[in-house]
Amino acid sequence: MNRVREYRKNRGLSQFALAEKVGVARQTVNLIENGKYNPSLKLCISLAEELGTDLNTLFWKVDETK
Amino acid sequence: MNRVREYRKNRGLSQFALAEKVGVARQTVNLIENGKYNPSLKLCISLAEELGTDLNTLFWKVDETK
DNA sequence: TCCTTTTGTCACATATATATGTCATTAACA
DNA sequence: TGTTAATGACATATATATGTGACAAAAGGA
Repeated sequence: MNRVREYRKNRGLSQFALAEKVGVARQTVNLIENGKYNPSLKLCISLAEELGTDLNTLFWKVDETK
Repeated sequence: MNRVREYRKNRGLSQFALAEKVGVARQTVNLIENGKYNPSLKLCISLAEELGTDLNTLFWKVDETK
């Protein structure tokens, strides 16, 4: 689905802390991590920057078997 | 801003043709190419797949000086 | 010239991303 | 035990992405 949770945990951030850093509500991060919806490009870019990675790593053809 | 127009033209597609392929309205492609809004992740992925490229290439830190 | 395609733009409608407030559950820790 | 932090989930409201229909301007080909 995506690797937001994985990268967030690697940075020791809670959903709330990450949400604050990228300027959205905690529920928004929760729903994205659980694949319940489809974030905007701007938010994807903010998440990638805040997590020290890039769009492809977080969202491009994530290998679900890992 | 992004490189959708560049990749679309390289493939010889009109905005309408690309819009049909990814299942959105022509106006949506037009607005994205002109940076007038902020597409959803799913649409970004569809565009990247249809244009034979990936998220980072189309949308990540595009060098405007080119 | 004329005809067609492409592009930019407008107004209006609809779907959905996101916010806000709240509650329940679990884990960690005093 | 009790308390706090973290997470998942719900209802409702708002902002905005996207659709639809239309028009004008520019470019290319007959």
